[in-house]
Amino acid sequence: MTLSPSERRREIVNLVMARKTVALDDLAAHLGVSRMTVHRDLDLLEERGLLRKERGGATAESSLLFESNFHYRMQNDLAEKHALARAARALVEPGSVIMIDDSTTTLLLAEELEAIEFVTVITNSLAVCEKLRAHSNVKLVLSGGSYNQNLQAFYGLICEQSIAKLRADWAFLSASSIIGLSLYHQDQEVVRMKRALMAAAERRALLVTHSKFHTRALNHFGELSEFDRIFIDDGLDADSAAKLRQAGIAFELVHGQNTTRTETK
Amino acid sequence: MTLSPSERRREIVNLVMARKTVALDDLAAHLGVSRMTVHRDLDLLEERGLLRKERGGATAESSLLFESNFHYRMQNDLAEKHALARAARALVEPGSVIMIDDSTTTLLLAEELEAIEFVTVITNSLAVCEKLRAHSNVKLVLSGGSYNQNLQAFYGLICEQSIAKLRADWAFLSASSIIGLSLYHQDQEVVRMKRALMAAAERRALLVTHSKFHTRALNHFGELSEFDRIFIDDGLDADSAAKLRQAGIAFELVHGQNTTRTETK
DNA sequence: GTCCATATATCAAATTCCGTGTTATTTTGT
DNA sequence: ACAAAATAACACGGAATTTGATATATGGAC
Repeated sequence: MTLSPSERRREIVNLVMARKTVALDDLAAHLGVSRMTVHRDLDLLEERGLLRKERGGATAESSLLFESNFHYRMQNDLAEKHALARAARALVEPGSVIMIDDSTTTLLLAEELEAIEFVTVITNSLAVCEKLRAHSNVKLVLSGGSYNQNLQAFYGLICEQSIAKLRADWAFLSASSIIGLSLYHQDQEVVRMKRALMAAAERRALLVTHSKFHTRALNHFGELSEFDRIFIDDGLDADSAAKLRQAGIAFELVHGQNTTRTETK
Repeated sequence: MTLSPSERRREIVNLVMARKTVALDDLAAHLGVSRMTVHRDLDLLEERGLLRKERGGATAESSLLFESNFHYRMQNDLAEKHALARAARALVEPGSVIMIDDSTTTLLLAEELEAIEFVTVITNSLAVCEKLRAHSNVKLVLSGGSYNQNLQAFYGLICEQSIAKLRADWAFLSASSIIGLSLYHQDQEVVRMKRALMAAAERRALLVTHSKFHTRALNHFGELSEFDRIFIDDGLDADSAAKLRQAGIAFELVHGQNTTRTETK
């Protein structure tokens, strides 16, 4: 089986992530392509901030070990994220004002908005901005701030102050990690931005894949109880689900298994 | 002679602009392509906000009649704008903080920044943002605000307040129109943004093509005397030049004639 | 400094993607 | 209901990208 260029690069990233460092010749042999091609792939991945290229091979960039890179995260659990986005779309009423955070999950919600008559979207995510810029049914408001290439979004004082000056009907957020009833994220400036979004919205919706229940991240940014609606894909293990129910947290299990193409007709 | 796709679309725009409305069949006949191709061109131009597609043809969007559309302006005097950008680049010192406005002229300055060691760029232009996002030598700060699809940039309260909170060494601006010693722009919210940029920068540089001396726009946004450096391409007529000199305005004539490819080796 | 391994540059072949026109089907306005 | 127009689907040809072979340059170990 021969991989497509993007699949091949993904495979390289996986190997680099698992082994932390990997030889160029090993990659060429494992992927069945020439050294030259591997060189070019590594150059590209270095551009994206996923790894550091060095003589004879490559090592993982620290950002990759935290799995915080946008391009990398975008690939994970895609089908589940799509399903969550489709489910959350029902909350968006024509004419309403919504906030969308910098996560790859809520980015997919942006794609769903084409179907809505008219919406105002406030975001700090450049990726969301690019998805919506051509849609004439969407009034787009960007927070601004300092650009973070790794997360494809804007942060800092400018970002937080802009958000603080706005009001929305709903804020749609995701989290990196859920431990107990608390939400975590690895990055402080992201935490500040998320707090600003949560404070500026009338109601809050959380979209998380079940994988978020099995990772850890450094900084606390909120509690499940702060959210009005919570969407989780149905890959959630029974144990975690039971604990949530026991704590009185209402959530919706969304069907979105790893069927690569499950377009609902 | 057969036109390239972009030339063909430009021709459509010119026709729509001149006639205000034009039939699809006329376009197909005049351009020597199939109806299907014209359909696809019109879809694309409608996406860009240049015209409105309607049964049997297309009509000009008002933004086009005011020549305020980004994609349209981007095509005009390209060689001259490139030359202005190259000249202005010399002002940017490594490590400095600069502001770039939403004009198509200063957008080309952004392209030139790759050569600079390290710069912080503050802008309200999404186009500038996209040019620079991948450059690791540029720290990018976006003002945020409400997105204007027609101008590919952000405006409004958020934008102005963000800019007011920042300081820069240089602001690089352009103008739609120069009448006497005054600068004009057709759009009020753009004027506000430009004033904010000018106020937030230590020094100001103006980049204008000679064609700006022969058009008119509604709103006053500044005086030539407010700028520390002024760059004009050498297509400027002797009469206008004399008047500037007489008024004691120092400016630099930049060579950049319509030689389609004058790459300086 | 030399030497060998690795990296970059260049080019031609292979492949993929994009633009186009044809035909078939659906939609729209009268 | 009808005709004109718009859209959808498909296939062809050419442009652009990707790839690996080769040649050249660079870097580190000694």
